[in-house]
Amino acid sequence: MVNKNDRMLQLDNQLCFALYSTSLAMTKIYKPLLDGLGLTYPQYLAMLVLWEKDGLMVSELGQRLYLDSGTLTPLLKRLATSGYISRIRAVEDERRVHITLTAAGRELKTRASKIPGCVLSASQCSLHEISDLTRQIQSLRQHLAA
Amino acid sequence: MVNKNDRMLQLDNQLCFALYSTSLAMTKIYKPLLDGLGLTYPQYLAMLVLWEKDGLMVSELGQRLYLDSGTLTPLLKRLATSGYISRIRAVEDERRVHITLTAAGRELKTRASKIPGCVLSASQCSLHEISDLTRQIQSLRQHLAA
DNA sequence: TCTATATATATTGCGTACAATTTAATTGTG
DNA sequence: CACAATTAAATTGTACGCAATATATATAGA
Repeated sequence: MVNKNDRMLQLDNQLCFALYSTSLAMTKIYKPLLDGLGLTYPQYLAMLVLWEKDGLMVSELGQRLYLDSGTLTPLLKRLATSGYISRIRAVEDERRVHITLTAAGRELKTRASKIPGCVLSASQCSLHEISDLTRQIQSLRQHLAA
Repeated sequence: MVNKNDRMLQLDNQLCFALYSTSLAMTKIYKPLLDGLGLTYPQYLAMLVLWEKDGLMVSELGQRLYLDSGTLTPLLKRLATSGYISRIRAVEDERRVHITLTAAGRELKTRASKIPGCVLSASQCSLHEISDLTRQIQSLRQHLAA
């Protein structure tokens, strides 16, 4: 017999593993789509933030993405090497680094515009199902972060 | 005005980012719980598999966890160094490595049994909500992997 | 049997994540 | 103004993920 503790420790009953494995599966869907743009998946997320609002500080990007400077600093250096952003130390407060899109970075948005449709089709879900699930998971994130 | 393409590229409309950020938030919930057991989060997932069925090959563990030998080999070496598993090359086929729990590895299950309850409470969700969400995300994973 | 192919795991290299620490700049307080 | 405290970003070290390759073993076909 399988008792309650055993059942709760089963891999396929774990929400955490569902999230973990599905997030990795999602990254694999994006990989071929992003390869053509010269972006990794976390770099793509950073570009999404900048396409919404350009000129953010590193820490503001971090708040949006839930990532710290230890992750972002090297990632942003690679985006700068790729020619998509500029990292400019603020003159009014030299501790801060502002991240600004280059012309190439702004143009990349057009080439990225077909990606959400590709991913939607890979998910085999309706737009309504996707947005519903997204909201449920965002709500869970808020609870976990509290 | 924000057009349809812009809306689909917004970070907070992205299911992928909800999954990604919530999975990382989940890992942060587990961290203090797992520190006491001397496990990382991916190592914990491997132990969950072995607590269900001991003596699997590396590739069988990989199928369960959706991870390859490039990830699992070093992870399992660390679990062996920690004394929770043994890595034994099969005599009938020396390409295979069987992963077996040590006594310490089996005993760890008891100490881990309180973890699911802690995580459930951190999620501030009902058991029903959790299992419902888990099934939705697993279904998405199946679609993405297809 | 000899050899080509297939299989299982390991290795290498790159890019995250993140804790802990460091560096540099700014702010608050006496 | 001096200086402790705070803040922003960078650095360091460890552990994943994963693509690509290497190594070793097993199997199959001529």
